[in-house]
Amino acid sequence: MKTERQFRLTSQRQIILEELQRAKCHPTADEIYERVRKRLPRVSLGTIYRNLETLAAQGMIRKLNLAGSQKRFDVTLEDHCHVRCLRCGRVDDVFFNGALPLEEMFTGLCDYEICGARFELVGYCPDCKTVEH
Amino acid sequence: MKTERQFRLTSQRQIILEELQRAKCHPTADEIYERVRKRLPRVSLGTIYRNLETLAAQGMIRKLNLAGSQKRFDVTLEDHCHVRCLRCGRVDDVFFNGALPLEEMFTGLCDYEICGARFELVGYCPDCKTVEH
DNA sequence: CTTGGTGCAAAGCCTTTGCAACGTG
DNA sequence: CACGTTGCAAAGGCTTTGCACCAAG
Repeated sequence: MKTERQFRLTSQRQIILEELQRAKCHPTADEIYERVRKRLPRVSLGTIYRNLETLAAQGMIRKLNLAGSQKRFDVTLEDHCHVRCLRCGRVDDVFFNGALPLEEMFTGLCDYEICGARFELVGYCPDCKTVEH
Repeated sequence: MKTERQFRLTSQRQIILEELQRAKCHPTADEIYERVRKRLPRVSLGTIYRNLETLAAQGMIRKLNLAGSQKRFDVTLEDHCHVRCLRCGRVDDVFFNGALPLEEMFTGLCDYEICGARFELVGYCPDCKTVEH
């Protein structure tokens, strides 16, 4: 009977968490890397990736499964969806008023056993919507 | 004034289109590559990628912007959404009964100028739902 | 001949991993 | 000392690109 693997809140982890909280939106791993590096100059990108996974496994953050080639992470654990800027790629939270669960609207429409849904809006963020698209 | 770039429906393109139609679901580039290669043994993966992009630019197929690390393409141009199997990764179409556009439900909930929405269900496909998850 | 397309291989981007060194209980 | 964590660099997975050759008009 093996005891559970011991989790340590190292300074790297703490700073990654703080920068994620401070960012408000959902930065990619390399954006987090740049932020963390200002405070911890010798940190490595591998550490960022490993810790984002570890923190997600601990349930302290949530890994987002969004479109796009880069992963993004979320410190907000409650149910909500996301909106992505078509111009700059920034991703923000969107909260809704109890319209969920959306997946119930789709029950019976296919032969899958549905367990969840991912809803992502796209548009132009406040900074980009004034620029010509 | 330059004339528009001329598009040729080469045999590679035609076969890619056919295999995409035949597949029903939404194969990844390398799955298409394997299918096409059975009919065109000297085709290259680069050609598959280039042609999927070209066909999408022509509006003959649609590039899907789904979660996951691999791109997928769609021959169905009408509005619908997708469902992904959590076990085998297969992606299928789901059609709904006029409940769209979903994005209207979210107007005013954030400062973005919303232009569209991406709705993706997840669950277990007919082949996988009988297997223990 | 001109222009677009192809196969091939190399490069690119993002992420993961192996490993020796490190740090803290 | 034990063992989780780190930095570094190399490897991996998927996609894109440069280039010389090919093909259709």
